[in-house]
Amino acid sequence: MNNEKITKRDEDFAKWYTDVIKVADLVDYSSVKGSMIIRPYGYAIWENMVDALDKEFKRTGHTNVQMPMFIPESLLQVEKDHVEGFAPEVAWVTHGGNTPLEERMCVRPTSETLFCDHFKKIVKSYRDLPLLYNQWCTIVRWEKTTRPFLRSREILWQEGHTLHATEKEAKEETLQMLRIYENFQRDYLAMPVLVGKKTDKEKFAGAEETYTIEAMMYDGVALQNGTSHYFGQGFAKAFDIKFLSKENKLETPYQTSWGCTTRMIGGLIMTHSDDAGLVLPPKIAPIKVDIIPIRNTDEVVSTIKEIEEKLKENGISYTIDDSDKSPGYRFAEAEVKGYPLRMEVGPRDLESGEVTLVRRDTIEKIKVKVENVLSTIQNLLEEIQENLYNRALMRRDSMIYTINTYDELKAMSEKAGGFAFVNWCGDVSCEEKIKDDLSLKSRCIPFIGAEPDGNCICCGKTATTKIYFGKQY
RNA sequence: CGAGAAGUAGCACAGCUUGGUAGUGCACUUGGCUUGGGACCAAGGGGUCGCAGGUUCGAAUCCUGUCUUCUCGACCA
Repeated sequence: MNNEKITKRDEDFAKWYTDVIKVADLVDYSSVKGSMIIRPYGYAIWENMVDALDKEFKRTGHTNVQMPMFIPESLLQVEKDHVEGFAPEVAWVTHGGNTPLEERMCVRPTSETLFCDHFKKIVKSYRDLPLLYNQWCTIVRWEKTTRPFLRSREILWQEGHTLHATEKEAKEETLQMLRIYENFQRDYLAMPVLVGKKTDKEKFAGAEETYTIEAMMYDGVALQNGTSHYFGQGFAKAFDIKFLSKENKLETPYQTSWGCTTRMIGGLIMTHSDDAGLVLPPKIAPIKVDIIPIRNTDEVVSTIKEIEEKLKENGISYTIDDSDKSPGYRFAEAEVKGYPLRMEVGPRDLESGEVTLVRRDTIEKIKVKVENVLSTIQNLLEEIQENLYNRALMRRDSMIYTINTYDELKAMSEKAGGFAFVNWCGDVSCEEKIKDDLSLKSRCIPFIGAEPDGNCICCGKTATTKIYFGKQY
């Protein structure tokens, strides 16, 4: 099925993407560059993401807090690498009303410095650790090029910040949170991701180690869809955070931070959606079933009422489109919105006691007896979820290339895109050369299967690891 | 931030070259009629032509600046 309002995905991917989010009413542009309005339907998707993740954060012992939005310049400057990394893209507040401020303040681009400043005051004893905080908030980064969800100046996200007594515990926390992201994206968003470690060049400003989950979009461009950082004692030392151990010794704690953003919505769209509009995995879709009455006969109305009750009892979200639009119009609208299932209830099917269910992922029509509607819906929702993941996994895997020569890498960079899996010597100069020559950035060193089996793709010296390269959003 | 393109009703666009009453289609409202893949008829509502200056008796139209969006680079989640 096609939609006349949406540019074909294979014709112009970028235009298709913005068409889909606009036609599906996910966002509207505001008058400020890179600052988008997330409309109710788009926000409902985000709320489902928040619900699922927040439960996981709480299950693993984290509590939510809310930090201030402003960071005094002197505070941002405490950790050297951190300020160097973020200073070029922060927004500054210089006036209060008409009065110039004595010290300018930036709008938080991330809140490590605020958390550290606070931790310094509240942490005194090993009994205060671990300190497991998270906050849901918006941050500001003054990006030059912006795109809805993928790169905005105001970013809606979650940032976890934790302090631990030992290195081991902090490292476990870093990986635990990365796993939570990975599982969430696989199980809820039906998105396969590569999991691994960032190179020194690509790691977070001020981090000792950065871990990432990397998704592959339909067009072969990678999307970093969540990160988890191990800070060691760098920030804690810079901010002078100390605690007394059991042995009554003054020690410096170990720290982590981790975050993911509304960018995941962009990833969701570019992974599953098609020429007819949005496609949402059932587990994240705000509305699972769109019920469309074909003519409002008594029988149609009463059948819908009956089905409604069952859906309500079983907590399956639904909507009824009984607008005066023609059926064809409403079918197309259901596809634009990406409702996983559409149910057509009309006199013709009811003659044989049936209704028609239509899967959004395959547009397959399924006739089902009214008494079996609930169980069929439940089964189909699971099937759709699984099918979307498998489809995405197959496409992603078809875009992973094991590459052994620089010429091949060059050829790859010039066409389709995808992940290039190559041997690397570990030297930043090779990483930079590949970026400068081929516009490919290192994505991650996977946890599994990174043992080198050849020489560095770039310099030809002995490789120390295998690594993924790719174009990125 | 560099190069390019574009901004006229919610959306898609015409009008601009050659300055002189703000247009079309879809969407929206009301009524009617219809309903299994984007129906039809009728009557309505909606625009300081992105914004700010300038030229002119008069600017959507010409000039300058600026903002926003899109594309391609550089920078970054």
